[in-house]
Amino acid sequence: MTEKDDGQLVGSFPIMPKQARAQQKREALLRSGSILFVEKGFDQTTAKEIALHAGVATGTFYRYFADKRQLLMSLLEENFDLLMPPKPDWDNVNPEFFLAALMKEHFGKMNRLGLHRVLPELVSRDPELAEVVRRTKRIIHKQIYNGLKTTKEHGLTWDDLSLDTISWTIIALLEKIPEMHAESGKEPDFPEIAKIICRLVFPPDKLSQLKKIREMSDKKWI
Amino acid sequence: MTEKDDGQLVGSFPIMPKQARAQQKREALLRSGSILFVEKGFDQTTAKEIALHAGVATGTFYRYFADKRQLLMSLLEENFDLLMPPKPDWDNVNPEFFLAALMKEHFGKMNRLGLHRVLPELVSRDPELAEVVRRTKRIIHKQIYNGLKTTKEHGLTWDDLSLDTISWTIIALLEKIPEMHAESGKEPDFPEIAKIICRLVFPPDKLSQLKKIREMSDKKWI
Amino acid sequence: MTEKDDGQLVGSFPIMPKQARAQQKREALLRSGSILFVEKGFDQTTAKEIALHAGVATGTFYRYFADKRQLLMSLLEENFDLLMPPKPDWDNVNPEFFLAALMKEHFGKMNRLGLHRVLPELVSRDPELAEVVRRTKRIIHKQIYNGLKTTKEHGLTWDDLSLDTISWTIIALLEKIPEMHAESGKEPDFPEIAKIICRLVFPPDKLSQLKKIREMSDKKWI
Amino acid sequence: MTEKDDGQLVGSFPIMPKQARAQQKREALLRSGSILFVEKGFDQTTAKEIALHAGVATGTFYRYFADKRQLLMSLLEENFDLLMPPKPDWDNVNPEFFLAALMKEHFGKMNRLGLHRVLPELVSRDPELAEVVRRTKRIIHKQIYNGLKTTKEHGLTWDDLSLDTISWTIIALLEKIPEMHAESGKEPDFPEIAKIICRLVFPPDKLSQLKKIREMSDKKWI
DNA sequence: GATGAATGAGCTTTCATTCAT
DNA sequence: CATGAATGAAAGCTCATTCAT
Repeated sequence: MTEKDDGQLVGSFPIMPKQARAQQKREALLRSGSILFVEKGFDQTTAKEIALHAGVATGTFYRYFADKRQLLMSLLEENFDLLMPPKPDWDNVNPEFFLAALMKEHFGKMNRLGLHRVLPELVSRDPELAEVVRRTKRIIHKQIYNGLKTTKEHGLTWDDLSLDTISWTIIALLEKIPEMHAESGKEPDFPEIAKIICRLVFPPDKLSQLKKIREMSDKKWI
Repeated sequence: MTEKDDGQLVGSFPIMPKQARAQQKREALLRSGSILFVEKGFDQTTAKEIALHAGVATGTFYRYFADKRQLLMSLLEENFDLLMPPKPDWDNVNPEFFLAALMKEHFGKMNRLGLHRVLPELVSRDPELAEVVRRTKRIIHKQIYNGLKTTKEHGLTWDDLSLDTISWTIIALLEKIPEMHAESGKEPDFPEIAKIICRLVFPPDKLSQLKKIREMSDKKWI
Repeated sequence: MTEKDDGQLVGSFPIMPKQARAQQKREALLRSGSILFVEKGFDQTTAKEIALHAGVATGTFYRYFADKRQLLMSLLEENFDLLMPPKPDWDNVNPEFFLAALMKEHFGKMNRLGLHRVLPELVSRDPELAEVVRRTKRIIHKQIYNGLKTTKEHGLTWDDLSLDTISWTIIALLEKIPEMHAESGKEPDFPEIAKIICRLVFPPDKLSQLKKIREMSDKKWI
Repeated sequence: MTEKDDGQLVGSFPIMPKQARAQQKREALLRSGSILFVEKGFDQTTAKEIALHAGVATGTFYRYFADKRQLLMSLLEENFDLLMPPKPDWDNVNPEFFLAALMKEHFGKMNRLGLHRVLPELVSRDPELAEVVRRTKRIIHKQIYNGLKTTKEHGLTWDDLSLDTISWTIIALLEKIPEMHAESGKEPDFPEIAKIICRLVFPPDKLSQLKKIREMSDKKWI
C-alpha cells in the first residue's frame, strides 16, 4: 500500500528522495486544508478531515504542522503574493484597460484560492494572524501609494488628491470585488470599476490625454 | 446591578412586571451575545459563557433562544436599521458636508454594534443568514441607486454614471470604513471619503455649484 | 381564567369545595401521567409535560406529588384492582365460557390502563416498586392457588396437579395476552386460551361433565 | 485482566495483533453495556459509565458505537441465537425429560445475558428495535408451530389442538421462566413446566406411550 | 517517520426541582 | 395555593492532540 507509488526496479535510482516525499505530504496537507477551510470554514474543519482528504494519517498532520492554525499561517505565507493585488503602472498604458485586466486577473486568483473568505472572523481573535494580514495590507497600500505619488508628481492627477485615502479606497474596491460578484450574482463589471478608479485619480482631461497616447499599445491587454 | 431597577418610593407600583423582567433577561443575553461574539468570534463563544456574562444560568439561555445561532439572528433583526447605511440626500445640502456627517454617524453605530466583524465567515456556511444579509444589502443598494437616479435625472451627475456600479462602490466604501479604521489605526478621514464619493458622482463644475448654493444651510450638519 | 369553571352567582352554594378542587387537579395529573407514561415511557415523560397535559403549572405538580416516581406509585395503588386478574370460580359455571369472558374483560381493562407496558424496566431498578409488584403478584397467585385447591379437593382436577406451577402458568398466560395481541396482530383467541387453561386443570372427562351441567346458566356470560 | 491475553512463551508471536486489540475493546464495551443495562436499566446507563466500566475513555465508546442504542442493537444481534429458545424435537425422545433439559439450558443462557429485562419498555418506543424483536419472536413461533404440526400429523397430539395458540402459550411460558424465578424466589420447576406443556400437546394415553418407548435413550439428557 | 486508536476536556442541550411573585 | 421562570447538574457527543506500535 505504501509502495504503490514507486513500483520501480530494485536498485534503480530512487525517483523521489526522502525529503521530497515529506514535501509532497506537506503540500497535500496544505492543499487539503485550503480546500476544506474555504468549503466549510476554519472552525468547522477538523485536523482529521484534512489528513483524510490528503490521504495521510491523523498523526502525520501533527508531524508537519503544530496545529490547524499553523497550517493556515503557512497557507497565507505561501500565497502571500496572490493576496497582493497587482501594482498598477499608471502611466505606461491606457489606465482603464490596464486596470480592468489587472483586476480581472487578480479576482480570478483570489477566487481560486478562496482564503479571503476564511480570514475575516479569524483576524478578530488571532493577533498574530491579524498582524500578518495587517502587514500585507500595508505593503499593498504602500505600493499603490507610491504609484500614485509618482503619477501625481508627473502632474497627471487631481491636484487635491489625498494619496492615503485614495489608496485605501482602491484597496477597498479590490477587496469588495469577490463579494460584489457573490452578492449581485453578476460578473463584476471590471471596465466600470476601472473607470471609477481612474475618475478618482485623474481629471477628465488628463485621462483622455493618457488614453489617446496609449491606445494602440493596450490592445494586448484586453 | 440588582438595584438598578427599583430606585423608587416605597409603596409605589410593583417593582417590575413579570414580562418586563423576562424582557430584561432576554436583552441582557442579547447584549452579552453581541459583546462576546465581537470579542471572541461566534464559534469561540459558548452559550454557557453568554449566560454567565448576562448573569443568568445556562438553562435560562435556552428559555429565550433555541441556540446561539438564533440569538445572532435576533441581534441582526433587532439592529437591522443600524446595519443600513443612511440614505443620502444628494441635492438639498452641501453633499460633502452631508455625506461626511452621515458616514461618521453610521460608522459610530456600526462600530458600537460590531456585528459586521462576525458575519463574513458565517455567511459562507449559513444559507439562512446569508439570505438575510443579502436582502439587507439589496435594500441598501436600491436606496443609493434611487437617490443617484434622481440626481442624474436632475442633470447633476456625470453623464456616463453607471448607477449600479457606483452604488456598489459606495457600499464597499461604507463597509470598509471600520476596517480602514482598524487597519490604519487612524480615525477615518470622513471629509476625504465624502470628497471621493462626490467626485465619483458629480463633475467638478456641478459639485462646486451645489456646494456654493448649500453652504449656509449646511452649518447645522457639521 | 381560574374562575371559568364555577361561573356561579355570588353567595351561591360553592359547587366545588376547596379540597375537591385540589382532588380534581391531583386526578388530572394522575390521568395525564398515566397517558403519557404509556405513550412515551416513564423516563421519556417529563414532569413539565405531565403538568402541561393536565392543564396546571409545573410547580403545581410538585404540590401533589413528591416526584414523577411517586405519581407512578399512586397510579399503581389506585389501579391495584385493575392489575389483579379476576378470581376464577371454577365449579359454578362452564369453566371455558367463564374463563374466556373473564379474560376478555381483564384484557380490556389492562389495555385501557396500559401501565403493564411501563413497569418491566422500572421494576429492575426501583426496589420499592418491585416490592409492590411482587406483592400484587403473590396475592394473585394465592387467589388462583386457593381456587385450584378447592377444585382439586372436590376431585375435579388432574390427580397430579402441581397447584403452584399451574398458578404461575395461568398468571403467565394472562400477562402475555396483551403482548400476544400486539405481536400477532390479531385479537387474542380467548376461548382457545380458556380451553388451554382448562386442559391444564381438568381431565377431559371431568371437564365435559362440568360443561354439561353448567351449560344453561352460562349463557349470561357470553 | 491485562495479562489474560499473553500467557505465552517468550519470543513467540506478537502478543496481540492490532485488530484483535480493537476487538477486545469493542467486546469489553459490549460486555460492560450488557451488565450495566441489566443492572440499572437502559436509560439509567450513560455512555460514560459504560466506557468507564470497560476501562476505556468516553471518546473510545464513540469509536465503536454510534450511541448507546447501537450498542444495544449489537448486543441483540450477537446474542440472537441465545434469545431463540431451543427447537423441541417432540417425538424422538421422552418429551418431558427433553423439554425440561432444554428449558433449563435456555433459562440459564437467558439469565446470564439478562437482556430480556431491558427490552420490554424500549420496544414500545423504538420501532426498529421492536421490529427486530418481533421478527425474532415470529421465527420462534414458526419453529414451534412446525414442530407441533408434524407431531399432530403423526396423530400424537390432541385432535383439537390449536397450533397457533399453543405455540404462543409455549413461548409465553418460556419467557416467563426468568420472571417466575425472580418472583417466586425458587428455582423454576422445569420438570413440572415440561409436564404442563406436554399435557397441552399430548393426550395422556399418547404421552405415556411416548414416554415408555423413549425412556432408555433419554437418560443422557438428564 | 507513519499510523490511527485512544484520550478526556469541553460544548450543547435537557429536565427535575425550587422559589419569588 | 398556583404559577412558571430560573437553576445547574448531568447527559450525549466531538475533536485537538498524544503515543504505543
